[in-house]
Amino acid sequence: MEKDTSISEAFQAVMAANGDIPPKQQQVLAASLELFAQQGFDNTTTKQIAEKAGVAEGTVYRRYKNKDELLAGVLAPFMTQVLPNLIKEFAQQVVARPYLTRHEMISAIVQNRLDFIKENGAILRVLIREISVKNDLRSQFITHVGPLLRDNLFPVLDRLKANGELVDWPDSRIAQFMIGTMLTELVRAVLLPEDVSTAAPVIIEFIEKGLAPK
Amino acid sequence: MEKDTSISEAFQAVMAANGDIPPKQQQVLAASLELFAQQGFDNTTTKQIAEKAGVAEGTVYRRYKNKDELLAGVLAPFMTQVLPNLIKEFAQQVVARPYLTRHEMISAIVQNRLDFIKENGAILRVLIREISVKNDLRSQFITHVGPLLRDNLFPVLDRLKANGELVDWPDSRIAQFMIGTMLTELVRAVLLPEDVSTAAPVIIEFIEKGLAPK
DNA sequence: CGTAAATGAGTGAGTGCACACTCACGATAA
DNA sequence: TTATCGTGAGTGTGCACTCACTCATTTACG
Repeated sequence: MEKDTSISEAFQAVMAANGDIPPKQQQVLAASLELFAQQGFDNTTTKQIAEKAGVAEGTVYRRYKNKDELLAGVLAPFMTQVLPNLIKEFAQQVVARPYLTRHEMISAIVQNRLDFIKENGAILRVLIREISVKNDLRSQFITHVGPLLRDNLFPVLDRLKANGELVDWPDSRIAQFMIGTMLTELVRAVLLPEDVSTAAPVIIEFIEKGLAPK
Repeated sequence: MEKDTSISEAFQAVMAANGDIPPKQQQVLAASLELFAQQGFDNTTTKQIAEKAGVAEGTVYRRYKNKDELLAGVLAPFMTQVLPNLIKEFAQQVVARPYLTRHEMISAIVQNRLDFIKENGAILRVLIREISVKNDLRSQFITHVGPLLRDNLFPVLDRLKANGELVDWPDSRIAQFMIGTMLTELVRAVLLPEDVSTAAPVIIEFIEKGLAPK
């Protein structure tokens, strides 16, 4: 099992950091995530959350003042712990190797991150859905993830470009295509839930060829 | 201007077909679309819709029994008119030319469809957001779009594969990558609203190289 | 040690309100 | 007249949120 790239582990980490969070509060968070992912934030009532968590409704409001803070409580550990770790971990794997080929880099990224997307699909769906509508969440996301990519992914891309391993496109475009293509797996999972064929090799090949220099 | 690939035109078409819909009802539909796109379906009140449409709240309920039917009223013309026309139009352009290259096909698709995505971004956002949560909408979408792709896009892909112009991947995968990559432009527009650089050439090149045979 | 006081998690019936939806009525046109 | 469109005050309810309370655990102190 990897370091800290899954939600459940990240929840643990956050709880440990904050002095332990009572078990019922963990149940509330877990139930919220599950229901938000299934039904959407707006279609989920605090009563449902309480029921699923096996808790009284008042308990939901002990730690989180209102429903929006509860959403933040679910998403925050993901944004501040899971994503940063994910990206930094990748950077460590890769930065040490000065003569990386395009294939090596892209395999390294895609392979692990697909597992990540599959494992964290629920929270990703919630995040994406709410980002499209809540401005504060969106700007928070941008200020968190933007620098993360700039500092960890982009230098690697620049090096590969310098070595003639990668097309000479702006880093943001390359990131768009890499991340976007991986996220299409999320969409596929929503539209074709029965299909479980392993997609990694195909995705790696598509991205790799697509990003090859002319 | 193209045939019938934009929402506003499609609304007109639907109205013409149904015998003309009173102008206030059109305003209701337009206001609904705009608000749903900005705020999400659940965060939009019928009162807001009425205000924006310059109409009494009762008027909203004259044609549509409830809020869900109103959503359907917004999305239906898109699913049953706009998307089919879009895809069939493409097929007509392309099917007549037996020796199409990969580059020609992908340019033909991407070029127009990017405009389409930009023009219909609002309704696409609404559709995608609600599909992820409403099962009936999802299955309706699948049964509409699935056959459409099978009948119009897939034969072209098969022909190109036979001519050695395209990788030998399942058609659904190829469609996933093509459509998915184009949709990343929607995401980019949400996250970086200020950026308006023209992306078409880069996207064409990425898809074209990514789908080249080995 | 024993007991009292303080702390804070957990409870669930209760509250107020925002919202989706209704309906009796007016206006216009055929 | 009849039919259709539009109106907006009014209604019922489902929901987020509150609060006075219980109970268990920890701290204070003689």
